[in-house]
Amino acid sequence: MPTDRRDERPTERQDECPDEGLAALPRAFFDRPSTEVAPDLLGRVLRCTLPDGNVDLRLTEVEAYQGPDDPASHAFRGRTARNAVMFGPPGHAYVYFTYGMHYCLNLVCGPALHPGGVLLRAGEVTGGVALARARRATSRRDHDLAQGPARLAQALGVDRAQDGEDVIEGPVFRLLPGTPPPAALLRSGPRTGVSTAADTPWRFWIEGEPSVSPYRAHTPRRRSLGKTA
DNA sequence: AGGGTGATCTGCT
DNA sequence: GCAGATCACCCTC
Repeated sequence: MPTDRRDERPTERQDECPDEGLAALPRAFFDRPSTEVAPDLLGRVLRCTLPDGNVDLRLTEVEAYQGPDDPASHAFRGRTARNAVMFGPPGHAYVYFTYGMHYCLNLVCGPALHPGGVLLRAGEVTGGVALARARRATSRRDHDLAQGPARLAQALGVDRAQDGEDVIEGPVFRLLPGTPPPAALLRSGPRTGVSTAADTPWRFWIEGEPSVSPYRAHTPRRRSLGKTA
């Protein structure tokens, strides 16, 4: 007999996803290096439409991957069956499966000969909250719904079936302009362990957002920390 | 702090 | 064709 406090406000119409006045982004938005696209994605809203409904997600944390330059990028070692979408036109979703149980959602960007992508790491569910809660029953608070890349994909209902879907004007995804965050709240940080572009900031987030883990924002890499004590 | 999970890639034969 | 290493994480303890 759990106490469902979150169901105590039935009159709140927060699950509506009004379509009026929401222009799509120009396709050229993604025809830039991922390090330029990534910060511009913060604060924008990604709508995901699947048979069981819509979920709107306001992006709060993203990470750029530069294909040829970044050893951590799936595109680093060339085209394979799994990462083929990264070598296609920008503005499409690249979804991969990892750790035997998690999906992660990336947006392909960059010129075709310089494939890159932006990993969507966290966001705030601004529409379709009930559906997102149902998909992520283990979330105890709403800011947990899309806190972390695999949770984000789960909240949106994304798996490999959405790999390659158009993000600009496709039937599944739609990237809406949203409200850009105040410049004073924008943060970025370099990733350690990537020597080829040490000056390039890879991770971007909005300071103070509950869906962004503040601990992770200040800790570059777990792997890079040696065993102490 | 550690366990779990399965697709993918690499290197070898 | 196959074995072993890898993996950008979530969850439970």
